[in-house]
Amino acid sequence: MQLNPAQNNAVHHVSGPCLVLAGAGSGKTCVITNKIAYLIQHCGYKARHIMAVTFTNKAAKEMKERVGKIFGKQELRGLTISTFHTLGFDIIRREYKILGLKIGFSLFDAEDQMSLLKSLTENTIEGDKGLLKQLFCKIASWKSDMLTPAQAKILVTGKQDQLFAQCFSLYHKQMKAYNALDFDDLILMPVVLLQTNQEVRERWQSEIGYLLVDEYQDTNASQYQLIKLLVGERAYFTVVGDDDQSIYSWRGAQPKNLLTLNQDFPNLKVIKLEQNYRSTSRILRAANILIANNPHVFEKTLFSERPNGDMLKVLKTNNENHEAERVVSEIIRHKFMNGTNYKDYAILYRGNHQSILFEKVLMQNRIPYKISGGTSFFSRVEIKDIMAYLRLLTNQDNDNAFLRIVDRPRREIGSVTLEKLGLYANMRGKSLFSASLEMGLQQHLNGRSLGSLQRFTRWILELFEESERGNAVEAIRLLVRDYRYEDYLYETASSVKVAEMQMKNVSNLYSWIVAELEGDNYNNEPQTLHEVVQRLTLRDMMERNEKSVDADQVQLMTLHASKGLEFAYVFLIGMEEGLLPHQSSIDEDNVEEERRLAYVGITRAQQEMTFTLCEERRQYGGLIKPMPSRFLEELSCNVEWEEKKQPQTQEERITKGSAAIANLRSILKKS
DNA sequence: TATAGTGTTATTTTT
DNA sequence: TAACACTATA
Repeated sequence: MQLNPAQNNAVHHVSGPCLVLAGAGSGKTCVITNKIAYLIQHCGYKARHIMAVTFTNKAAKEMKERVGKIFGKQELRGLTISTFHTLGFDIIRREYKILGLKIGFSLFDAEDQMSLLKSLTENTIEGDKGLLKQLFCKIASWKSDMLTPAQAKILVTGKQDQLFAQCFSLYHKQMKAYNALDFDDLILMPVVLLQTNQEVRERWQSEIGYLLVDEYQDTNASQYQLIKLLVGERAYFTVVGDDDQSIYSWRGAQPKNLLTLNQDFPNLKVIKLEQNYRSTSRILRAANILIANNPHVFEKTLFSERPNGDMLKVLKTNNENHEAERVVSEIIRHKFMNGTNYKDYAILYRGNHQSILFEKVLMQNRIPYKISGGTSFFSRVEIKDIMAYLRLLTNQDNDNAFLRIVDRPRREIGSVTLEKLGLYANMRGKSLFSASLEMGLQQHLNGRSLGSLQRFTRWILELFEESERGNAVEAIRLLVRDYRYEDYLYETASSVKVAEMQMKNVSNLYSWIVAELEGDNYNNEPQTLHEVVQRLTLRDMMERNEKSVDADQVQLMTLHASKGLEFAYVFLIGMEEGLLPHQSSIDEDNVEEERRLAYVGITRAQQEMTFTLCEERRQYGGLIKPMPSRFLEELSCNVEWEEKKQPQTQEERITKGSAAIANLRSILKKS
């Protein structure tokens, strides 16, 4: 592959810190993979001394594939390409003794955190969902700013924040008692460790000869610290990012880290990639003129040598039904005229709920489509249940997992029993599991409840011992055999079909776990049950065999989900004030991020770009007349408005038709 | 312990 | 409005 001069510079600058400002479609992944190749082939780096960090497993996987195409397996041995969180997890796993952790620690996902917080704040917040969410965010932000509960308490002003700091402290203590870590801890603990322990720091710094970071604009404060600590004084690293595509500030990303880098490393080499290989010149010009309305730290102007291309189109429709029908009939027409494939078309939107109507219309027209997002494999109830069993199996102190599954399937362990158990455990500072086995409990519970409770805990204990003896596979087999989850699914599911699906998910998960435990999965080493369960929470294995079937389907997804992808023909729907920019962003005076969101959407398009908006829209029960999005205005002369009203939607015709028939009938009856 | 009735709330989401 | 979570009730 031929690199342009800027890309070449980015690849060849290896003697110090390097920031690559990679505009949309400028070939940044190409630069990273080529740089890894260059480091190995021309700079004498061993693969195991190179580390590349991304944000998602998907991105890591893609990078591995692309590097794999350049090299053979042998040369790549030891090369690390992982996510921030997996990297942190690996550091913790190797240093757990110094960190004072027990090896079987549990990883808590957002849902676990939430239910823990809920139980900790039963008396103070009393299940107020809004407040609970605020608390959750507050703790996350304290953690990403690397504050301990004690520090937070001192810094905090205002009554509510004081309460929150109190909860933070409780949360912290409880997590320790559970021997559990949350996702933020996976970054935070390595940072603190590397800061305070010189020996460990030097060991890791010498181990990592060169560090590459993708999507750098999405890093938060603690992730940046981790980078800094890992590269050390020598600062041999390359970060790649684009401040115009920073769309995750609501998740703690700090695009100002681009600027900080400039200050922290005075010899930072900044290289801009400004040639776009994706879109037509027209689309690019439109994107440039839109994003020019945002302030910039580093100015950059993308250009394309591709032909000018069509104007960007705006379709104004009557209402949201027309919007969907217009777009779908446009796709049908366009496909027919140009002999394209369905997968060349993407429908992008701000919020997930916008997809529903499009889904309906696509279905009516028998057009294959794919919606990205929605409930992922791991947020399905049946998978969460199984995971809870496994987590309890690897760490009995995990009360969260315990509570989720003690009575699922039914074991006649009701809320009263659990409440008494909770009280007992709380007084003695024990976990629910270990408390349930204590003799003293007899005074608080009647024989029957105690019996069913202990039957459960003893069973788990047996399985635990089995897996500790090295027979994890056998333990899992017994688990499946004895707890009759299948029956439970069939009893509780709304239909047989649903239950069948759920059971299929469960058995998929099982075969995966067994394969990982035995180590015959993609010639990986056998893993302990601890490792398998921890990695599953990080979702770091499932994706490996998830074949992305390249089916010919129209692609529907949110703007956020579209980042990094490209499509020949893009529809960006709902270009209205209140939707894009979203109302809450207008209220919070953060239209800039919405503009970047629109920018991301436009720069996905290779050939043609179409916007739609409605005259009227149903919202929260009422009918509103939205204003066109300010972004359409900003695109100015690059867009062409086409106002063509459709008489009626299919549905309106039908309902009106049947109303007329009913009317006729009633008239006939009377006469 | 199911079920109907009531209330609440409408962004983006990965690890 | 519609979808969801939660609660009172038989």
